[in-house]
Amino acid sequence: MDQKYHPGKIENRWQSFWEETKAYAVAADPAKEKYYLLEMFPYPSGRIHIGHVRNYTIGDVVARYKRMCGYNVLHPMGWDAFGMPAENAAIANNTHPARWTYDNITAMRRELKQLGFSYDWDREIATCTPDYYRWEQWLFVRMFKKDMVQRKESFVNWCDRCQTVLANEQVEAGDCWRCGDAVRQKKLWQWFFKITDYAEDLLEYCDRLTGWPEKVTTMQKNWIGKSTGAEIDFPVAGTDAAIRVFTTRPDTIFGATFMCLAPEHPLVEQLSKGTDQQGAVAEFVSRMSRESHAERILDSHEKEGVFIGAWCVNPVNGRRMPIYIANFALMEYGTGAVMSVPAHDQRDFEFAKKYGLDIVVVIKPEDAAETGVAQTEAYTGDGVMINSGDFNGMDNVPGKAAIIDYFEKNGMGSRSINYRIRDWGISRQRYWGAPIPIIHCEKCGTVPVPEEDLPVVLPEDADLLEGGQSPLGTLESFVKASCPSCGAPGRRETDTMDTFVESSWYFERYCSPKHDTGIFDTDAVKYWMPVDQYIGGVEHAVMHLLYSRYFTRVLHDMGLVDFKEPFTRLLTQGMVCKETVRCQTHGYLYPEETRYVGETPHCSKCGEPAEIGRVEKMSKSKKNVIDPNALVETYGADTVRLFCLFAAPPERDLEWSEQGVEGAFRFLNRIWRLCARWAERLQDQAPYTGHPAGLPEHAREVYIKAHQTIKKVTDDIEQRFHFNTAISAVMELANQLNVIDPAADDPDMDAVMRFALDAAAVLLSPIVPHITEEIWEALGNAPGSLSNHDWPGFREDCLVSDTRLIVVQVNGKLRGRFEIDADADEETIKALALKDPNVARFIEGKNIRKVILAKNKLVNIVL
RNA sequence: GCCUGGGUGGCGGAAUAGGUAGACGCAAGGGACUUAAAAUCCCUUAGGGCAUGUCCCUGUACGAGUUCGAUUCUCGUCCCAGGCACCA
Repeated sequence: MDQKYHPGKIENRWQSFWEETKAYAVAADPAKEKYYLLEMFPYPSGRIHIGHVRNYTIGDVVARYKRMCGYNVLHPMGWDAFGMPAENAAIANNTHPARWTYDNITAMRRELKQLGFSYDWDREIATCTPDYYRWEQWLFVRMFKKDMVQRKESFVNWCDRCQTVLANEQVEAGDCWRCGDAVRQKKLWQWFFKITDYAEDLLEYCDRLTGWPEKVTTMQKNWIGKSTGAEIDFPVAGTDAAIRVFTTRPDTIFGATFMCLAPEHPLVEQLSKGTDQQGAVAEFVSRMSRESHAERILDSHEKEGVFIGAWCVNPVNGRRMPIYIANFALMEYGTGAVMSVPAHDQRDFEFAKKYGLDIVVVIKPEDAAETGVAQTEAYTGDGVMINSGDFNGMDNVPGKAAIIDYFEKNGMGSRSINYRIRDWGISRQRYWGAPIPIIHCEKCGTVPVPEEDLPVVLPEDADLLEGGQSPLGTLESFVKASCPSCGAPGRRETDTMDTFVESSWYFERYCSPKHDTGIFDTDAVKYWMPVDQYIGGVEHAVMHLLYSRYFTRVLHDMGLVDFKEPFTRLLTQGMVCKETVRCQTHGYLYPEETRYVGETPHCSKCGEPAEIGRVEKMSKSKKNVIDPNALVETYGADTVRLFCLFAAPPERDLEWSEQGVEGAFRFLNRIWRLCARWAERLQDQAPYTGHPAGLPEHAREVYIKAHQTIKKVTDDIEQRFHFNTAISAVMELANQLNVIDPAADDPDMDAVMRFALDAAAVLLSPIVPHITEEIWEALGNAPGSLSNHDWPGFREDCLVSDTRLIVVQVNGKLRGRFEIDADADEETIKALALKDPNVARFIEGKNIRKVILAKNKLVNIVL
């Protein structure tokens, strides 16, 4: 064994070994229990960044650990390879999205291999290949036939810069989530997946996802946004028309004094026509259409509206209610109409104040003397109904049901449930995506491409048009198609699918990635799915995870899978953060643009001292990034992996520290030298595996420590994924082993050392797989056998030494401690505690009221 | 505003069933080895006190409470991060 640790050399050696022996290739094996470990696959942006490294290291430790525990572990990797950055890069670098994407995949695959991740590379997929998206198109056609897909003309968020539609959740504070440009409204024909049909089921199962962080299921519940209430018709005065509203507060209907419609509401034009408000209404509607939806729902946005010149009638009391259009009423939620109860809804209250509308109190707080509410805000709590006709005196909660019963009896309205979630718009006016397999025919309408004609191949010889526009629409060879149903000339759909579609079923494809007679091999999916542990960033808490749950339900309802939830357990890891450095004149600085003079960073461009800013998520814009490749180059993959796990538990944010990385490197060096000192001596030494009683004291302690370490590491990985404390435990063991001298020539210690060093190598192997394989071999074990070695067990009877440390408190304050035989009885312990000289000082002459004994740990003397 | 997390030394963090607060690592200081440096090894390191101890006091954001005993449980307050929000 080399005296010095050379990470580059040994990492190359083992990576080649694993690759040549296909060490991590797996096949379904009904005789073995499976474990499917999945990390969110990356977008091939060009380079692996440190967030990927953290994510995939966490996953790799679990995969390797479960493998050693005897599971048949599926641990695949692939590429979420369609998407806009490829188009942007193609324009910027005068290349082709396909070329750019495949080059990036090649580069990033090499980077992942250099980190020593134990993937089954035979299962690698890239979603931009026809043999992948073919099955996505196939599924689309199936969904189309089952009426799970819908084409609607609708207002969509449109980004002029990206020339594309954005989902609501892709709009951040009125701006495009990718480019940051303002989003505007545009009416387009769009394809939608009817996810709303599954809203209730998706919601209901949130509480059954016990292996998910509560924060994620809560976010999903909020996203689905169920609310129960009633739909009620308000007749429009002087016409046969009625306005239907949805309300969660039917109990306040007697206080409804006006009506608010969304600007897009179909009745707006009709009702305002011919009134003197017609002009004002048209002006307001047109102004609203220029404002993006996201802008309109901004918190800071002032509530405003316009009277439309018409009235409706409150069906319970006949009150004439003026009808307004209001910017806060949304056509996409409920019915697009709001019955406004200013006394009991803050928004309505503000609106009423602004436009001088009536405020009628109908709910009196339980213990309030006055019947009114404060005139500065609405009262939204519970209370007793007043000014409410026959319902006066009733508590408002049962009052809700009573009022709905009354509506239902009189045909005025009914119980209703509303969801915030809307259907999933999947159309993208983009080139680099999976073509939607539809042919438009003048006679037959939208006709799905027959399954035998799939895939609709994305032509890779096309180039992007000016401004990044998709070339598909102008590519005659693509567009020209004959109608599958009548044979007449038709036009192919030129929209491509949202890339969230690809990532909604890739985990199923991994089970049989080369299957070419169906979307997947049913037996393989039956064996491997669902994913036992999914690991990824919390930024995907809503969209990706919800869409995946939805897709799994679709597959379930088609009889393709027999489960509804794809991910049994979910771990959302924290972000990787680093302090920012900013120069007065040059702005944010990259670490390599910074020189340190003592503690203070200096800008290498101007030499002036720079400012250390907050610790923030690593991002190119803040320039607080580090390059994983450079680190692997300097310290080796094992050090990078070790630091990523040691610096913080996985779910927390990780603060990057160059010195911390060096510390990790030093630890590996220490382990290496420790083993190098003993390797030769222990080559043929059998490990001690007996009871600690058979050892002399100094060896016994080490032996017990080794067993304790095995237990600690096992528990930390198994129960909590707290690798940081697992690593600490091995460090403690190593510190203890380090002071033992091989030259002492002690056969008992040799046997114990062999046990302890073997254990340390095995325990660390999921975390730092290269160095441990090397050490394992040097200690005399079969080369390359470590990653298939059994995870070590520990003996309960080897965990405790035969003496215990008892601490003594007086009135809860620590006053003394002593060692005692583990089998000492309570009376002996108490007696010894009272005799302790320091304790005696505190109890002298005092009355002992009580002595509390915590077993094998502590004595508390209460005075 | 609402929903999640979180607040512990100079720093990252530990304390898994209410029982020794600060494991492990980083940084810092001191020492050994060396012609010297790097590397390595050893020691110190929450704050304060003096009687320098197997010593005492204070201390886990703040204030109360439960308990023999609270970083841990309960209530209230403050602060930080992430998510959601004109949702009728």
